[in-house]
Amino acid sequence: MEVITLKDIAKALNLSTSTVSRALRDSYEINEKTKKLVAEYAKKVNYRPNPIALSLKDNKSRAIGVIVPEIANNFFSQAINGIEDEAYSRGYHVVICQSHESLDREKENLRHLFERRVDGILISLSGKTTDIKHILEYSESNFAVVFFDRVPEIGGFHKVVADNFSGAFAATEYLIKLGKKRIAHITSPLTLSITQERLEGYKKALEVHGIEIDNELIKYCGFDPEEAKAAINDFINTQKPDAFFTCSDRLALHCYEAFQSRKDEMPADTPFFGFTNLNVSHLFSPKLSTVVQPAYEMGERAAKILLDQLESKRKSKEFDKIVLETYLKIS
Amino acid sequence: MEVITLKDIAKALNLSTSTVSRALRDSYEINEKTKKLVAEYAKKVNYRPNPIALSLKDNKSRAIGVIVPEIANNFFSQAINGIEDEAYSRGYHVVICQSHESLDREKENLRHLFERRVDGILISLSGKTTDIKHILEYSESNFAVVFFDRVPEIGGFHKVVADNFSGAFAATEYLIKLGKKRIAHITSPLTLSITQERLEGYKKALEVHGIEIDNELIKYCGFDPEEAKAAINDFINTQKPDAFFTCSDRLALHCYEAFQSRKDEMPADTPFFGFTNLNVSHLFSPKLSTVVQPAYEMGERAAKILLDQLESKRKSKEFDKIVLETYLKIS
DNA sequence: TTAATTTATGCAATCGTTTTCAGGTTATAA
DNA sequence: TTATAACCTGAAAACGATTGCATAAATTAA
Repeated sequence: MEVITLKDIAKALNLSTSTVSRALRDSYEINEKTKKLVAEYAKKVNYRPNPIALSLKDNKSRAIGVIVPEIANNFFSQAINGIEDEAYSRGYHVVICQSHESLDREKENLRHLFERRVDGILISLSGKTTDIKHILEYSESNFAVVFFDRVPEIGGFHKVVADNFSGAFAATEYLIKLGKKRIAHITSPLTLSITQERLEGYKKALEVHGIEIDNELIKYCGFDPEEAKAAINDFINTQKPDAFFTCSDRLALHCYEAFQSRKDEMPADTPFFGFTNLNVSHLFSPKLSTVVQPAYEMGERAAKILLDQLESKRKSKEFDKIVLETYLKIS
Repeated sequence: MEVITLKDIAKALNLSTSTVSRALRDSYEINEKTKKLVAEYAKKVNYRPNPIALSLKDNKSRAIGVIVPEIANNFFSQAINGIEDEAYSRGYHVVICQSHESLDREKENLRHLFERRVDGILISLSGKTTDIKHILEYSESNFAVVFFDRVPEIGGFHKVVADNFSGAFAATEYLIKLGKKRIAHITSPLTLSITQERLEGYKKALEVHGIEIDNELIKYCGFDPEEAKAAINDFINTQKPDAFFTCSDRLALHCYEAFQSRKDEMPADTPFFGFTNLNVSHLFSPKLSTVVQPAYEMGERAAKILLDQLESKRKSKEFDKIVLETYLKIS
């Protein structure tokens, strides 16, 4: 694959690079005949402008960055698919980075993307991220940022999230309608906004149905599998809930695993609910029902907002917060 | 985040950009005092060389590209983790692309990576890719390519693969030792090298154990879920195998799903084996055992080979084919 | 004292593109 | 014939970094 530059074309046609450049961009200053000549030759030698030279010149790249905690997670890989489809259809490329739930990695990703002059980024915060100083540094200098899923509390940004409250409410209500009254709630640290919203949904459902909230039935877990296991074991040993509702995508599987390994100690019809996009939950036994987030759509919408912002001349001073509905996948 | 250039530093210190550049790269031509001055100032203003300018100049980027069919697949996301760890530890970045099993997308990814001047690529071929003309075009012009997992038959490239033959052999033998004699084999199209190798492993195990090969028990499937379903249904309706062995990662789940939905028509102890890195197979019921490929290591090794090649001055004319062992995960 | 050498620095070209400015033709109007 | 558009085209600067070459100053040798 030989790389052809403007200069090569210019030399071959006995024109200057400026003329060639203008001809290819269909400038009104160039004679139609010249334009045609250039266009044909460029096509023949398969000329493609060097995107690196363009980036250097324009300080942009027609690429957007994505930072997610982990691609080995159905929710995020589906979201990425949504992002890619939207971006590619509009002529943008997508650069994917993983923070692996580490703040340092998140910072590094951010720096990398910024230096490579991506035109903006989509980010779902790492589990260790408690403030977004590191992001503000960049966003101040004309660097568009859209948050999705795990978003900061702070205003002044576009955000796309799931309706965590309603999702948790619906799942809890479903369990209540099955006749369950002691529903265990295992969730992530309270620092995450999603934790709080889901917790509220859970509580509200209990309240609406006249069930008293029992704080002994609520446990907060970090991302360590052992913690998840311990939480489930503890529940089974002491509180004996009649249903489980895990509210962290990352922990759902670990909790479920612990639950499954002790299923013989529980009534056979003990339902287990997760808040996860795991796409094989229906194959599990005992059943794993889930609150599903519209991951693909979330990515697509977030990308759309980012690209609209990039392509609009004046920066809007209004910031959207799009809330997408979840749905229950009952297994 | 203000962007500082060499010129800014030069202006601030009343030096020329060349002096600053040389000072930062610790050139012997520069006075120690000047070096120190420059280094300190650069640190203070948090100077970082513009990677785009460097790419333009050097025609490289200290980044490598990865093309995989799909990141929403445990095997590939684990492989990517291996690739990233190796690459980042050596100061390279990783650009991830998905071909979505489409040859056109694969070509587009390739072009994009080439134009963005990645120093080399790691690729696992799309299911639609039957020849690698499109890759040869690039690899001829000093563009390093390493294949992993789904590799072409053609020589002249570094490759990292799993020992598909042994994996299939071991799985089949395991089933035979359970007393199974009519083992159904559902696999991908024969055009893929992995299909053939796995098929051979299956056949060899039967042969070694004196079981005649029954071609009625072997079915080839494309990537369409319906095909998988039809294959399983057909087996259950007519051949009534006493065990199943799916040999395509992509199809394993669809086949398993069809199998599960009709499990009541089969003896309860009918084993189902897959050739997949699905990390939740042990949670399924009926059991799903799997042949597991060392995905992380495969990515790591492939990246190592690529980077070694990039960093060695003279190109070696020898090409490695690394074969990694698989193992059985019995559920 | 002068020439040669060392040391430290700057100029300018380069990578590929776009774009401003300026220049050169040709045609039209006065 | 001359002034004035109208129309094409090219030279050069810019983006940020590196580097071969030139040069100035300081030191050493003759």
